Amino acid sequence: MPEGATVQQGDDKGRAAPDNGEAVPVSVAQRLADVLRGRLIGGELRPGEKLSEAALSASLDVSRNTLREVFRLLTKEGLLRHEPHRGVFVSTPSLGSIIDIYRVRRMIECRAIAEASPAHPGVARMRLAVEDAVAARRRGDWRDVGSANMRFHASIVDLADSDRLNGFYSQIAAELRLCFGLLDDPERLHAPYIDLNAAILDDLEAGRGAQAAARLESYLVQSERTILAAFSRLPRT
Amino acid sequence: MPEGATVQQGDDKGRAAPDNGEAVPVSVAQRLADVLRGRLIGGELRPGEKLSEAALSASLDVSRNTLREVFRLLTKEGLLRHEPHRGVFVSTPSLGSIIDIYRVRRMIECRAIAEASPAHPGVARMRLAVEDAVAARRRGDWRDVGSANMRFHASIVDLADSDRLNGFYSQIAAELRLCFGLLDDPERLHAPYIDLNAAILDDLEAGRGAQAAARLESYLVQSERTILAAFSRLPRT
DNA sequence: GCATATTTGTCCGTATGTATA
DNA sequence: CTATACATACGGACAAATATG
Repeated sequence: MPEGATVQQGDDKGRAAPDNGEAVPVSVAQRLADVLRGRLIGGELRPGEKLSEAALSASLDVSRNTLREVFRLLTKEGLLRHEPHRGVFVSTPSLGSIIDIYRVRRMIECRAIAEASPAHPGVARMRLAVEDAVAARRRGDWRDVGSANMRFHASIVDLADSDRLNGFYSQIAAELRLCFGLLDDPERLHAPYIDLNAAILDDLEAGRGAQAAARLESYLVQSERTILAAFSRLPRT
Repeated sequence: MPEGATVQQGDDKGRAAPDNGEAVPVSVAQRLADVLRGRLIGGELRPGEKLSEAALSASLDVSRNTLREVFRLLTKEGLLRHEPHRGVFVSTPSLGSIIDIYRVRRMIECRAIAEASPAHPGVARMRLAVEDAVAARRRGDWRDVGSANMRFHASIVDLADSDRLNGFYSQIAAELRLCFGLLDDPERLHAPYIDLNAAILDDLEAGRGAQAAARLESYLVQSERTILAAFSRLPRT
């Protein structure tokens, strides 16, 4: 969630209805942005694909104006690319963007974990993510393994207690998932790292922040290498 | 490696563009966003102020639809705050946001300078910024001192060679200038840091990256304290 | 190289729901 | 509680730029 705690009540006309506990998306544009973001990181929309205003606005049953607002949001997040007078396209990740993303990850995650307190609530979320990953691996659900892995690293960033950093990282993570979408069998790629994640977490919980950071740095270097290798094996675009 | 976060270029069709040295603003929305951003960080629009769609679209001579697109962009950058069905307002910086911003600055800038090579072209830009600041101080132009100081730190981030990090930092910097706008005589606040900047640069050029990072960290802690003190002295909002 | 069709960029008018006086 | 003002979202319209034959 890039935005902070924007809790909004539903747009139900029956205002007497108390909190139903479910947050209704505030605006059509916001809701649509979530939908499209899901399709993008889910690989449903392929990189380079053109998104026609007319076609999409018709299929999503919204006006062109509203859709254009959604495009602006996702373009700012790096998921779409806007070419003036030509249209919007799904961003095409490059080797350079992967390198850039991992550079940012090393910088942010390593420093966050190095300075974190073992008592930080984010550590509990890391533990949960590791357990989820292990369980998913046991039943062979590689998609859930990947999802838990993403949660693990988002929790690392959360250790820094910075809303802005969290928002920036979620954006980076979305771009990274766009890269994964280009690879075949991408989830299996970070399955081997579950145990390394557990070791990192053990270090952190034991107060060995420096060692956790060192392990994480090596994790990221190794992971980047794997992704780059898989990426460069792709057919030419 | 010049990898891109959507840099528009390459349309060398020799169009009849008035060469003002800069790329022609591609869209009205883009141009308007730049204008409004300038007014925001220049203090022309005060925090908390409401920006009426109707009034602004009339005064800027654009339609409400176009203006709404601009609002979305600036809201994503943290300069505007959007309250559903109430309108958009200039963001009101809080003590928490200042703390958050400086936390991010320490994390990013310190790591960037610690790992930088003295031969990086960004170092030359840092040198230029220091010289500009010194010259501005000599003639008592505190606004230019502040501007040069911002360039100095943006150049530090540039040492990391990450487009995404640069974009994120420029956003953070814009928010910080919004905070400065609340203070009286804000430029004078970071005038004392010119010499410290020079010392940081000397360390970096001499290959003492670790010491440069340590100095920078102390700079940022000190600067944050000054800003927070000035901020807490402000009249109630 | 030129004419045409398609798509984007921008604007206007309007209906509806929400917040506030 | 009613009334007013305003944000939200829609659909239509035209100009400009691009792509196509």
